[in-house]
Amino acid sequence: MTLIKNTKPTESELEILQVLWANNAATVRTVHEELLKTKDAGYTTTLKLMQIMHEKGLVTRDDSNKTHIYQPAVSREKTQKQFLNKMIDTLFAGSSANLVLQALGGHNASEEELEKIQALINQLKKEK
Amino acid sequence: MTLIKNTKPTESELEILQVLWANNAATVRTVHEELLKTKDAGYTTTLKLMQIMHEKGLVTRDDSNKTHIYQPAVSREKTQKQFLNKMIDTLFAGSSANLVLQALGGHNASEEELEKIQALINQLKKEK
DNA sequence: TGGTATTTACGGGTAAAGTCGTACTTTGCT
DNA sequence: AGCAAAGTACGACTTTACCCGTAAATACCA
Repeated sequence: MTLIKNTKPTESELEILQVLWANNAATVRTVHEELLKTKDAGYTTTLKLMQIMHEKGLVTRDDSNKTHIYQPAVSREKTQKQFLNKMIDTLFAGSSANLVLQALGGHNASEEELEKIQALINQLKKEK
Repeated sequence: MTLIKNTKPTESELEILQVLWANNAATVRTVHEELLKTKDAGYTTTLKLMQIMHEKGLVTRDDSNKTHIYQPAVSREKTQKQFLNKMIDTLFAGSSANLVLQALGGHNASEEELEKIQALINQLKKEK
């Protein structure tokens, strides 16, 4: 019986998941190579991390060959929501709009992206 | 010479900061009492946490009286930005618009809040 | 003034995260 | 067959986050 734990990925695990999400499936080597671009850690460190993630159920792996192939077991969207909820709760006093305002204010979204957001807002308003 | 460290508050520290931000200044007792509403920890635990936060420079304190009075040393806005940036980076592939869409989609903002967001978007578009 | 209650200081203990070295296994090549 | 390369497994160590007990300091009040 496998219990679905609501495991919250750690910082390092998120970095690995990002590579996995982008590639859909990857070996430790691939992930490690990718991580090297932005951080500095040994190969076995990445390996160990991914093994732990496997134990936690954050990734699945195909070990029918010598070189194991990993896949994400949690969706990007679900994970995004998970962190977003937490953040809205502990940092934005429960108001998602606050977060949105802050995010839009501080960063530069392209005009195209702004359009997309606007469209969503219009739709949400219609639903009221 | 005091170096301004870019210390990232931990989960527990954020909870404490939230109380401090809401009250502007508070004693350990006050903070602890507030935390008890949602979590379950001993008084000395809260005390210790706040002492550590003081060492880290996350809070200032007035210890001229026996009962020390704490104040946040980091602004809510700055902290929000700090976490937002991290999150956009490691979870939304660098796109703040992605985050906004996800946040708006998953949660219910009031019509009034939607208006505010819309106004900001219009302004941003004008600046382009 | 003496005792009780409140508070701070300090140290330690546990658990998780992150790091890596070393040994074993498998594969492919010569 | 035998060696080198690439990979996995495993265990150990370090740091950080938490959590709390106990002792010392301070204040209050009967």
